[in-house]
Amino acid sequence: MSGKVQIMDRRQQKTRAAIFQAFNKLLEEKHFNNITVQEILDGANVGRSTFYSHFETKDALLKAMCTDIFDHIFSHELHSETSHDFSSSDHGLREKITHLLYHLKDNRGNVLGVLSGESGELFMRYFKEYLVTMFEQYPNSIRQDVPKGFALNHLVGSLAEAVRWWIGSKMEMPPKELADYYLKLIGYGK
Amino acid sequence: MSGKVQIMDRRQQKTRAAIFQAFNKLLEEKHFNNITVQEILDGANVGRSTFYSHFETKDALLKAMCTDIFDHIFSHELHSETSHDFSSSDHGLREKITHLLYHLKDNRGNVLGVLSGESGELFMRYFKEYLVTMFEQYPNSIRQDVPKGFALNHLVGSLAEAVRWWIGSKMEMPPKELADYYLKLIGYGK
DNA sequence: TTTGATAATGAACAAAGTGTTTGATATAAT
DNA sequence: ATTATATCAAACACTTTGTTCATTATCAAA
Repeated sequence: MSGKVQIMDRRQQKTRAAIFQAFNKLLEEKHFNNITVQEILDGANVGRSTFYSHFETKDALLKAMCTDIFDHIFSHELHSETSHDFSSSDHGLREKITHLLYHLKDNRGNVLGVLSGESGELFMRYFKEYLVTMFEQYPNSIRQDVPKGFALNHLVGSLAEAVRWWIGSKMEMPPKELADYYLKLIGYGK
Repeated sequence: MSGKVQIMDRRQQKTRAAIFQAFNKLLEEKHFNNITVQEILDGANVGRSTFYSHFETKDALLKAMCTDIFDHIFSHELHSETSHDFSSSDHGLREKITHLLYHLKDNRGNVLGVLSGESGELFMRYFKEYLVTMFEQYPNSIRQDVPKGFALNHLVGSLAEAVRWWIGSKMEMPPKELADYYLKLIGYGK
């Protein structure tokens, strides 16, 4: 899932970070389509040719940023050997989701504007890709009384929507509570 | 919800239809962002100035087309006085959703490429707006054991995702079956 | 610290796309 | 038949994109 992390020249790291930061800020204000490369250049204080030596297009920038963010957030979730709690009915899913939400909240600076902004749909696509890999760890969480693909689509889609709603309401609700509500709605009542 | 339907000059109707048709076709092939006005012009065989006398921007065109499609599809659903069946536990929701799915299938020529294409996210936004108004007719379908806004978001979001999944699989599953599965997943087991 | 490598800069550039304007032509409504 | 208006084609200024190149600044490694 995650991209190869080449050792980067300090200069490259700086410009990359500056571009991400500027882009992220712009995404909070306006829609992806209405953001020009020039605005990113100005915001990041970076030359035009520099930008294009880092990213082929604006779309590529978006993808790279999403990959960075979600790689970071999910790396903890996916590789953590958190005790799969087989004692409870959810087999540890509740714990996993709660962790994910906490981690999202901790990184809200990176995702808040991005997922709540007008371009939210674009990020949802990437977000859901990662959620699929997460749920694949929990085959038991997928109900057997409906077609498999449909069930997985429902889990992932509704969790993504729940998170989007949560972010839209400034993450007011505690992660634990949100996880409880979500699991209740998908039939994992406590 | 629906836009005012001015009496239109026959010529206007034709060009409008031609533009929609060409745009729709293009959306099946490529992403909204990568479609140029010129391509729409060529596809619709319409002059540039004519296009801009109809739509201010490409975004406006998208919005207009979505409004047209969903207005048409939902007009049956929203205004129909179909017997609210209070005998069953879902208070007629099952019936309503099934109807909606049948109607979507009947109009698959208009929605298939559009909702399944790369730009699907864009349409989901409009789709969900309509779904909200539909669910508002069924206050009882919203669970009381979670926050109201969250519950509504879940219903609408997961139904939209279910429909998208359905369309993505060429609407193979019969509407009735899909409605059953969906209701099962949101806790309205038969 | 020097040295060689490479990243960033800024300016200029062609190419593509946008949205507007114009006057002439074609088609609709009455 | 007459009036109104929608369409057309062409030209237009403008914005944005993505590339090129010579110069400068910064880095990593010896």
